Amino acid sequence: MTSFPFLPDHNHLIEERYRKAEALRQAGITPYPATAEAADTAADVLARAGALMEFHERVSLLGRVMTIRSFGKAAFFHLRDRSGQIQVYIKKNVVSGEGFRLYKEFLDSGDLVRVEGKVFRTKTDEITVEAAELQIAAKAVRQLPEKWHGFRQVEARYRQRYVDLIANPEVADAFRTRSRAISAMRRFLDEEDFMEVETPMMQAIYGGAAARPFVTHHNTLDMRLYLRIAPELFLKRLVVGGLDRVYEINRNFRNEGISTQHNPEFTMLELYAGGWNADRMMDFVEAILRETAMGALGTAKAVFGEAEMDFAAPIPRLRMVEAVSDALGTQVDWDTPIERISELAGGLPEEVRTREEAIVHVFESRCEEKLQQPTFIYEFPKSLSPLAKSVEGKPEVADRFELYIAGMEIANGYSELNDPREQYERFAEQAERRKAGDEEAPGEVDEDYVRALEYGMVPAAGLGIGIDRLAMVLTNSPSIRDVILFPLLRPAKREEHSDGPSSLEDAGTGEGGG
RNA sequence: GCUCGGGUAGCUCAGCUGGUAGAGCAGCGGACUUUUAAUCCGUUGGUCCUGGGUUCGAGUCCCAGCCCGAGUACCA
Repeated sequence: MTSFPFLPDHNHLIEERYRKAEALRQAGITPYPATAEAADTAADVLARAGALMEFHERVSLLGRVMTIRSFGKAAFFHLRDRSGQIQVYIKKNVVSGEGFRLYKEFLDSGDLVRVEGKVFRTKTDEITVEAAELQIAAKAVRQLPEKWHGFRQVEARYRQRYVDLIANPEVADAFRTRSRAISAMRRFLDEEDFMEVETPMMQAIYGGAAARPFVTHHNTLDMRLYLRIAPELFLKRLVVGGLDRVYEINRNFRNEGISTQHNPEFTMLELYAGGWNADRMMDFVEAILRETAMGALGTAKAVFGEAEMDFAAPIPRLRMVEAVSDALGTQVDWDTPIERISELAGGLPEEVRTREEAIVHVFESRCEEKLQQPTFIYEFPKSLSPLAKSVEGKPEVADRFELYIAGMEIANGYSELNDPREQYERFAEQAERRKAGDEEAPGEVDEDYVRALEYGMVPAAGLGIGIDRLAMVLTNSPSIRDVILFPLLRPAKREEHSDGPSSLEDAGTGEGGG
């Protein structure tokens, strides 16, 4: 047997519990039995308590021992399972066989146990299971964090999310809400005749957004690959192929900064609908948000900070130039000279060179954070929307919108450019910009995507919804890390790899081991 | 990247102008058959993030670094 301190943070408390696990084995009880199935859950027992008591029915539960309140020949503890928690009462002359000895000599809070017994109500009116059977399901050798302050240190909570989930019930609640939101979205999309698809995350040519990619390498093909920054160009190939109502809910990767609103890998819903335009898509956004909020929260109203967001109401729609005009106190439009905008804004940063950029700059610096209630901003400069169609009669304006909630960009959609020659020209412009030093512009024209458009793509509208940010709003979370189970962190300890990165390249080629 | 804040026992935290490192909970031993922060008695436990420096003496002051957070920058 491996001798005791075999992990760097082992201490005497853990040693003590390993001793207990060993003592259990000596007593003929395996601390890690093969199965420990239970028929009920805590929430279910609480819900059915009346009938269970009336008919003296036995229930069985599997869960974690939380806080133990111990008396000489009896004890109470709370048992936590995936559904919630319920109190268990263990009494020497009631529990059978080895049950009491198991509790008395070996049981610690944090252990996983199986309990079977009848339901009763205590003096203090709490529905409680009186254990007739108590079995160890799995011994925990690390103790739980402190019982009423919980587990607060932010770094530890992210690095050891499993402890966070045990110690801070509201954390699990947030992730349940997120999960329900995504389920509701899928349900609604399926009802609306959308088909869920999966497209490549490893791409030889990346595109569909302006972002720096992660780079990786395939050994046998000796090929550079990018982790996708967006699925857009593949999804629209499917639209060309006749699958003109498709969606994908999955990860994108952008090699950029980290903040309360940015994680390098993040989840997007992206969808395309043949026959629609951006206007029609905004209607759809209202519907899907309502359904998602209802599914996640059971109501269309979400509390976020001080504000209440109403997802049932129609969402106001404002042209970007209107928002900017309001902010500047003077009417401006896409043909307003940059000098004039600069004058009204009291100066512009050096990197802002065109009047379109100037308007977007004013929007981002003065308007965005004020858009607390859900608001659509529409009509974007064409120059910053290389995959979008122009508004009819306004060749310089893209038929595009973004949805803002709580000052965050939550969704982005547009009428899809389906003119192959114009698309080719837009790609070529981007490649030029890359040569001129724009690291976020794709360096290569995706010729196959243009070829696809040459076969003809029905007029279509596309939509991307940032699932993580939407989850923030639905769970009242101020940071994106509160809705991502394992946000990206630097490794806790810097490991020295003397033999270089190639030593890891073949990792994972073995047979999958479960 | 920059600015500010944080890192002390398993957990939550205190530690003043530098003077032997503390509490509560958890753990361990004991009492206790309806408690829920159970209670009562006793008790173990520390690379004070790391490395330098100043000092008779550093958790505390100085320098460098690591990790986390907030803000800012970046992010069609």
